[in-house]
Amino acid sequence: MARLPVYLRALTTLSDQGTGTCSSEELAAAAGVNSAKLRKDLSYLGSYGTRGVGYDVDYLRYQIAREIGVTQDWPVVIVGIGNLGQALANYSGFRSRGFRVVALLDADPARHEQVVAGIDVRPFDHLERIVHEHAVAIGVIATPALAAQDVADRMVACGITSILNFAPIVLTVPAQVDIRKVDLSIELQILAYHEQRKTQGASRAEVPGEVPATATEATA
Amino acid sequence: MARLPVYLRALTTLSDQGTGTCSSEELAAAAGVNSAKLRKDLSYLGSYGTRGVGYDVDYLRYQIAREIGVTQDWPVVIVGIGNLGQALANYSGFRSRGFRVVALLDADPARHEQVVAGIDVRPFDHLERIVHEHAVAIGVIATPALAAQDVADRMVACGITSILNFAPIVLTVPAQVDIRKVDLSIELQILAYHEQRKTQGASRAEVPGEVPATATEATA
DNA sequence: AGGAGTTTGTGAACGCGAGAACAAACCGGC
DNA sequence: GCCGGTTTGTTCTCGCGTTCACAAACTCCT
Ligand SMILES: NC(=O)c1ccc[n+]([C@@H]2O[C@H](COP(=O)([O-])OP(=O)(O)OC[C@H]3O[C@@H](n4cnc5c(N)ncnc54)[C@H](O)[C@@H]3O)[C@@H](O)[C@H]2O)c1
Ligand SMILES: NC(=O)c1ccc[n+]([C@@H]2O[C@H](COP(=O)([O-])OP(=O)(O)OC[C@H]3O[C@@H](n4cnc5c(N)ncnc54)[C@H](O)[C@@H]3O)[C@@H](O)[C@H]2O)c1
Repeated sequence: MARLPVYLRALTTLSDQGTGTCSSEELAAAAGVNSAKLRKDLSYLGSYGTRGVGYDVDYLRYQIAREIGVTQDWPVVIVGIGNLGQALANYSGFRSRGFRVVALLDADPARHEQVVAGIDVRPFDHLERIVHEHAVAIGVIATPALAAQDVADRMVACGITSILNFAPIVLTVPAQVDIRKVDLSIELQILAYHEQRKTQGASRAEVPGEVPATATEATA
Repeated sequence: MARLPVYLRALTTLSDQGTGTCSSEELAAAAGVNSAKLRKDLSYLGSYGTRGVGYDVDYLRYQIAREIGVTQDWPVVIVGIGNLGQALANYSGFRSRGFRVVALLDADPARHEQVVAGIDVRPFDHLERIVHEHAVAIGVIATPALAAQDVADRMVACGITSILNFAPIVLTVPAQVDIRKVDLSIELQILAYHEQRKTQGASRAEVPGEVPATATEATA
């Protein structure tokens, strides 16, 4: 289930705050979901709560981490060390969540001089060797859209079975390979869509330029 | 609908390839969705196709762009010009899709010396002035998680009604404000989850694409 | 002009996830 | 030991999105 990582994050925050146990209400609020949904999600993993009390934060956290698979270490390769690839390589949040960047690959020879986040940028042709050496199962694509399908094909050919794609293109891969895509332009466009609807409604209902001051308080 | 930007991207690709018209089958394949779903989505906008022929690529592209709202120009501010913020500022794909970065803001005075992507990094305190000056409706948060809620509150207070959040935290905002979040760690964790299941199932020989009928009801 | 072939638009069935509601279980006090 | 208060785990229902299937509509060829 795609919400487990959110619960895991919320539990980590609670644990850092020193909370020992929490109810489904509290955890649901921290994760931004309905408490019934949260309980149903957790019940899929087993009965890790105590009725009348709630959940033991650290215990539940470990159970979810184990279910997701982040108790073990996942080696990752990043291909395309441009603006985005460098930002990803420098991101500390991956390491702390069980992902270890074992290699940065780029097709541009000019990049091979660079060291990003303490890791040498290496030629893309080293992909096969590195994947085999470190038993890499997860690959990240941060190349331009035109190169992404080729990169994905190469990844699949040498045994990678999960791909995170940042290029704005629909990748075609065999059914046994998992693909997740992150497209920032699409996110912005969805916001623009709703924004347009808001302002259209405002032209009829409200005076332009005026922001309603009601209910600007966060709903807990 | 969240799939419209995907269709728009596919149509742009087709148009660049010189395709004048396309059927729902073709477009659906390019967008990676079912053709019936695509037709239903498009019929929601109006009858822009011709039976027996298909859709005029450029005409449909304009109609979808208008529906989404990317025919107009959307000013955007980015707050938190670290690794990720700089990558975003340098990304040319935003401009080409109707989004214009009007300001880069950061709380760290050391950043204010910098020029990123030809834009001065300015103090976060300038937020109100800039938002008012450029009529900014969309804000991007690329600060650490701890600062994100404060930044969001400030954004909301000065009239921003759509926020794209990269910080790994659940933001609380008034109901009229749209939030979209991008959490790369969560994406990787979802991949790890499926990866773990794959390798577990591999111990028993299985046909790819078939799912054991036991407790594996997590088809994303 | 008419028919054959093609493709859109949409009505209807299906499946699935979300949310409300409730019984079972647990804790603490008396 | 029992009882009130609390919280989980689960069942049931509802609504939505997806998909199939088909009639209407258009083009092209004869
Ligand atoms: N920068 C962003 O914030 C951002 C935002 C949204 C989407 N994206 C997408 O992410 C991708 C990368 O963006 P970017 O800004 O980092 O681009 P970039 O041009 O800065 O970097 C791309 C890198 O990929 C390398 N590359 C090109 N072809 C390759 C190949 N065949 N094999 C290996 N490496 C190859 C290039 O040498 C370059 O270093 C693009 O598809 C872009 O659309 C980026
Ligand atoms: N770098 C990545 O690839 C990546 C990946 C996933 C998630 N993220 C998330 O994106 C966010 C930014 O990541 P990053 O790697 O760019 O971090 P970073 O530390 O490089 O940059 C953060 C920037 O925010 C600024 N900042 C801090 N507090 C601020 C405030 N109150 N107002 C305005 N600016 C403030 C800092 O001065 C800094 O420049 C983090 O929340 C991180 O978890 C980053």
